[in-house]
Amino acid sequence: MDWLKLPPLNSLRAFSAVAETGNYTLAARQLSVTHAAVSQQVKILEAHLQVSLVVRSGRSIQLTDEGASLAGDLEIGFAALGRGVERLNQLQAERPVQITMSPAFAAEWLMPKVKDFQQKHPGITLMLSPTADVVELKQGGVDIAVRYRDKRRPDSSIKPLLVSDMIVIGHPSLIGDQDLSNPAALVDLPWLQELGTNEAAEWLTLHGVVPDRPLKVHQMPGNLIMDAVRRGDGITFTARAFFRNDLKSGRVIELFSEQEFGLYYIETLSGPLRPAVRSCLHWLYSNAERVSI
Amino acid sequence: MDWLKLPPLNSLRAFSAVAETGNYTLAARQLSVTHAAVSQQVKILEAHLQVSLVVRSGRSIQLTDEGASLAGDLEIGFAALGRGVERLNQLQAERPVQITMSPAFAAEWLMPKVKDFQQKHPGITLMLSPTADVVELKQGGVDIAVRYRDKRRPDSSIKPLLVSDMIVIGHPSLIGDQDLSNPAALVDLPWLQELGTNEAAEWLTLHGVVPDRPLKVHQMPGNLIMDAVRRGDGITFTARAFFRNDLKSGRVIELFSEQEFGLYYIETLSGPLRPAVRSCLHWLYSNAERVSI
DNA sequence: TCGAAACGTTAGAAATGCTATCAAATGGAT
DNA sequence: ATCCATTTGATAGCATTTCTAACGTTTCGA
Repeated sequence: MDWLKLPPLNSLRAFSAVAETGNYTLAARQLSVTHAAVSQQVKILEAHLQVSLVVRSGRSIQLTDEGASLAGDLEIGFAALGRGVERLNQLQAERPVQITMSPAFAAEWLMPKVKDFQQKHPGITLMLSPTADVVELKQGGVDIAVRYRDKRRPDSSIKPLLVSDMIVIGHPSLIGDQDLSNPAALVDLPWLQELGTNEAAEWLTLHGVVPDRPLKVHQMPGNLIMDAVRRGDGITFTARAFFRNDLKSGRVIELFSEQEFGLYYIETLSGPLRPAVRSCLHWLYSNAERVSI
Repeated sequence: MDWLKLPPLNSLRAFSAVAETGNYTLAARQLSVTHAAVSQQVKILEAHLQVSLVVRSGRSIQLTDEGASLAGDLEIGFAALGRGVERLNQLQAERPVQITMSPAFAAEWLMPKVKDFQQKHPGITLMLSPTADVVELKQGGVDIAVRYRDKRRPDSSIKPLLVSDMIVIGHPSLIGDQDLSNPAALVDLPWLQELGTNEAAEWLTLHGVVPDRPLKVHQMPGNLIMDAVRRGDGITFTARAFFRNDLKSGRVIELFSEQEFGLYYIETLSGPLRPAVRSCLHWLYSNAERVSI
């Protein structure tokens, strides 16, 4: 277009700084370089334009007419560039912090705490996306992911957010007075599990049970499972941390438990994080806990 | 100031070109680089801003909202920069071609020819500065200098503009029927010479004459000497080329001559010259000549 | 006459940018 | 369906640009 033959942009910026400060040394400081660098850039610009832009006058400098003319437009131009970038930073700062996690974790652990966060950080809005899918972190997308892994895949480099016993629980009415001392006995109870997962079969396998008849498994969205369990629709495998109150009040009964088997931890993009995201992380870790027995 | 933390300018330009063309390949062509270069610059910008600006959609691309927002300001900004540079180029193109030379050369050789130049290049205005001083060429100042040197300091690398016999001339009335076959006889005639020069003494020295009495020398501005000689106010040392017509008509008389002793040549700044200056140089050399006997 | 404060200049090192090349994805065309 | 052309993505190594450090020069005031 018309700016095909623009001089080197850095030389324009250097000259613009010189024009603004009227002083190579200050301009250099503003650009975080040495005065020599500025001097060279201005020379490069003058060579390109075939025009003197700056003349020494004693111990200081002075712009030529041409220099002053150019400086005016440069100031406008760079201001526009800065405005554009600034606007983006603004949008960036105001964008909600997006967190992905499992529905159970969201409903039972995070949601109850969110109010506290919002009191402490009224300027930051959180956006939770509870889903069983593993949502990839993305620049401009999800900022924080709460992941689950169990004891069988240890990773000492992980900083835990929530370590919890994992338990199988059910409503008292569903259990009655059956003898459930043996894992195999759970084969006949109705399991509730997240759509697309296979927790029931995995738990049984983990305990050496090979079902000889089909399991009674009800798949449902994660957000419904917790309430369904409380209503007595079935049993499920979950973290003790999510049912502390229900267990204490006897609303649900613990059938089996694996000590500190589950680990929820945080993943973020590598690289610098937005301030809002850092605040959120800090708050999350300050709520870290270990729930056992 | 506020643009202390502007991202790398080249990456901004690259992205701006991408936004404008909607196409890496075209943007690359516009910037005279490869598509890979553009791709890298856009990545650098995205990394700096921590924002996705461009998303691939099949075989083409699409700006994100943030990208579109930024692109708007960038277009404004770069347009302003371009405007500033363009204005300078404009001034540059319209600035007169400045030529410095001796008053004699100006009055007797160049001025009579200037009309021809202006007919051939109506868009270019010439500014002659006839002076005996050696004016330094300067960026944004004098574009062309016509210099004089004589046979005693040859330089084969010089492209001659005017080679001329150098002669001593005077008005017939001043000479009368004196015997002037000997250079020493000129000691008693009144010399006219440019302010600040010493042509009379130099000429006499060149011919082995050591004056035993003070010379009668009238210093005056160069532009007046020619006419003074024609009026018979004195003799002077000059180029035959400047007095061809006067000699032919007998209005002045040639007293002594050095064959092809004087050389007028052109100096310009090194480096690329403005188109107007190039035109002028071309025209000057097309008028080059050799004046002898 | 001295020293401080500017800018100027330069070589060489550091950073950045670019190209060449290959790969992958897409959407027509045969 | 397969091929081909088009476009973007990735990367190693080279080329260019930019910067710094060090020293020089000019000016000005004490």
